[in-house]
Amino acid sequence: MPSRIVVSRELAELLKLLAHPDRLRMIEELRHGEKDVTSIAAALDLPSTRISQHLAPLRAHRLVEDRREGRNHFYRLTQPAIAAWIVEALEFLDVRSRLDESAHIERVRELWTADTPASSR
Amino acid sequence: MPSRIVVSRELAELLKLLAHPDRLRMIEELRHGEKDVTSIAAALDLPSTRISQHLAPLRAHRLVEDRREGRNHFYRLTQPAIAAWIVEALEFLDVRSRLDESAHIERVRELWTADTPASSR
DNA sequence: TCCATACCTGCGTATATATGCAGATTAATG
DNA sequence: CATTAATCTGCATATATACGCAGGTATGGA
Repeated sequence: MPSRIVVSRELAELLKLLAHPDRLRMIEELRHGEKDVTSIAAALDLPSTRISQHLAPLRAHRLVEDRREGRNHFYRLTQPAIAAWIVEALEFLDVRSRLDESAHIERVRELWTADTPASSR
Repeated sequence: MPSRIVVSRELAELLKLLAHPDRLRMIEELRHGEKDVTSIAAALDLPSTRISQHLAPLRAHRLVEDRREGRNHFYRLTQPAIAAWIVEALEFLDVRSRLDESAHIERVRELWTADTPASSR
């Protein structure tokens, strides 16, 4: 019998897990399929140790699953819909100092969901 | 020119702000309109000091706005759509040990969105 | 003006998270 | 079997958050 308190705790845990810039970018990176640790690290221009450290809690909470192939570990989103759900949140970003709000949101959404260009890392 | 890194930082900040059980319940509480601090505290069965402490960062990041009427401060969601967006996340909650997943999600969603019954506080 | 109510803020302590670095594991390769 | 590559884990430190409690501010009423 799950009480609302229990649900709020689980929800908060999920959000806390997502509430880190690196991890958000990692999830976006995995949006279109599995990738190994080194690839993720290269895409985000971060040391692979750091990616590993971020993957640990994501794995523990089953947000990602991994598949080992030789010495490479390929990770994928357990629930890919989470990535789309995160994109929805872009419209809630701080509205201060936006001249044309809807245009701004559209620009941010495109930036976020585009294939990783080196200039946006 | 917002880079993806900047966006990920802002997103993470937003998520961190939401990533607390009390604050999630407060947002759900404000879903259907404004409420003053004492009412929120009563609904969640928490000391009003704590509600105030949670409201401070939410206010600072413009997730809520307040209106003062006499000595009461009525708070409301600046972007009510956030509450609905949070409800969407219920389906991402840990799937472990669910016998009938869709029924479970439905049950959780109803519990979460129902008018606060004393038994679920 | 004095008091009570409704909130807010500051402070100290406890706990959690982030992150660089060193070292351990595991698997392919020579 | 030694070496290297890919990844994971442990540790220490820095920083951030949470939360009870004390004290402060503002408003309305006696």
